[in-house]
This record gives sequence, structure tokens and C-alpha cells, in this order.
Amino acid sequence: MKLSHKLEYACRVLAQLARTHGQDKLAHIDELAEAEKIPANYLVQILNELRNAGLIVSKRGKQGGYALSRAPARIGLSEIVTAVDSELLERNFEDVGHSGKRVAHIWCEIGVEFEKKISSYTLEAFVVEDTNDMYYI
Amino acid sequence: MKLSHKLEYACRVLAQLARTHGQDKLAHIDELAEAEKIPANYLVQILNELRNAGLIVSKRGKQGGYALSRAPARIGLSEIVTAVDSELLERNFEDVGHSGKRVAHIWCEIGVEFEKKISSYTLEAFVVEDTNDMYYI
DNA sequence: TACTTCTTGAGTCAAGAGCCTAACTTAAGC
DNA sequence: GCTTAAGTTAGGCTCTTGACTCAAGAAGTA
Repeated sequence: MKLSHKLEYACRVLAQLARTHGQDKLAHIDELAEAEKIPANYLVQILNELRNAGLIVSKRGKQGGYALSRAPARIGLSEIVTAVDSELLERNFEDVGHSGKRVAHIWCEIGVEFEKKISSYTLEAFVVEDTNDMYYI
Repeated sequence: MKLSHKLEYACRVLAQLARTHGQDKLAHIDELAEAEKIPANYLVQILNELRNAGLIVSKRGKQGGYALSRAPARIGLSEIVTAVDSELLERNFEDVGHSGKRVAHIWCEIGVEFEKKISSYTLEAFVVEDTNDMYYI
């Protein structure tokens, strides 16, 4: 089970945005790219797709930037996957040849299980708590 | 969860071989290609990899052909995957960036679950019984 | 207006999947 | 031993796609 870079980047950048969710502060592309070591020019495209999917919001001009559109716990992992790499959740088994139907059926079962597992996570699971997070006053 | 053609072909051709397992009769490439609608020239490569992995045996010359090396129930699906498309079982999450570790960890859990599910099947599950199979004398 | 930041669309590049060709090797059967 | 029917092996071709890159444009702020 390999991931595309794109999906991995999306998870990381969303995790990063999740950390500051709640604070009314927008993150810049450059900051995000730096924090998560993602090529900035490529990150642009990914953020675009995440915005089109309604997972993040953006603001232009000075003081512009990106933020989550809702709480991390309300952003499902399957939404993230669908937004940037929907192929991962598609199933395309062809029922051809003598054994096509049977083979397709088995792999469908596996695919369903896979999707279920993915759907069991939300962005909340990706958030890295800062050390000492719970020791502030 | 899309499959490569190669893996789908491999499953189908093995399912076909499984149907005649037990009978001391070898299947020819052309027959297999025809029965499962697989480009014969490509099938050659796949059968080669399956043989190198020890899942099937072959015999050259007149009366040559292919057969399973052991009973379908003793051929695990994960062996098949490993033989022709081992990438599907590999995990390559990079621990880079601020959230890299966490993201990698989550996807690893998903990957393990995926592998478990795949390991729960054997080639036996792919065998299509002929109708009336159980009504012979 | 000037500056900053996001927006959009196009372009590049390398790698890989899928498939084909052709020469080679082995074995059966006459 | 010769012929012929199989499998074996190596190489090459083409098309798609993933992963980036770039540059011009639009929108918001000061």
C-alpha cells in the first residue's frame, strides 16, 4: 500500500493546519511548505484541490493565507483522499474472462474493507501535540 | 484500491489453473489467454514471474504447459501479489516534515490492516465451480 | 498606487505499465 | 536424428501519468 506523494503531502499539510485551528491566524504557503518539507510550487496545487473540496478556506492579499474550514474531528480521512487522490478509493475490477467475476468479487471485498478502515479516521488522528501541550497554565 | 492489470491477470489465470488442478493435464498459454481474455504476449511474462515465485510449474516441448505447483488452498493471495506486484504490499511513508511521523504511523496502521485482509484469502477463494459440479455421480 | 499573497493554466521530464517481436531452447514422436 | 509444438528470454516500443516547475493574473491591504 503505497501512497502518492500528493496524498501524503495533503495529509501533512492538513495536520499542520489542524495544529493552529481555532486561532484566528492564517498560514502562508511558504510556512506550510517549510514546516512540512513540501515543494512550494507543488503545494499550491494541492491546497487548491483541498479548497475546491471544501476542506480548507483561503484569503488573498496581505494577511492572506489558509485555514481549515472546520474542526479536525469533522474532516474525515476519506474526504482528504477523495479530494486529492480519489483513485485510491475507486474500484475498477473488470468482469471479463472465465474467472473475471469471481476475482472481481474477492477484490471488491478487500476494497470495501480498505475503505472502511480509512473512513474510521479523521484529521484529528493526524494532529501532533506539542510536547508539554498540557502543561501550560 | 485499483489493481494493476498484471495482478488482475495473474489472479484470473491462476484461478483458471486451479480449476483443473488434480488432473494431470497441462494448460497451454493460448488456452489460458483465450479463457481469461488476456493478451497472450503479456501473459507469457506473468506466467514467468509466477513460475519464478514457485507458484506454478511448467514443462517445455510438445505436451508442455503450465500447472499449479500445489493445491489452491495452499497458495496464499499475498504470495500472488508478492510475485507479480509486490509494490502493493510495500509501505513507503516518509517521516519528514513536522507531521511526517504521525502521518506515516496512521497510514502504516491502515497498510497493516490491508495486508491482513489480503492474507486471509487463498487461491481457493477464486475458484469458480462449474454449475452442477456436485451433481455428478 | 504599491505590495503581497493567493489563483490559474500551461509546460516539462522521467519512469513505468502494457504490449509486441524475434530469436532461442527443450521435448515428443515419427 | 529430424521436425514440430510447445515454453524461455531479451529487448524495444508507445502512451500515460505522477511530480514538479513557471509565469502571468487577480484580489486584498496599506
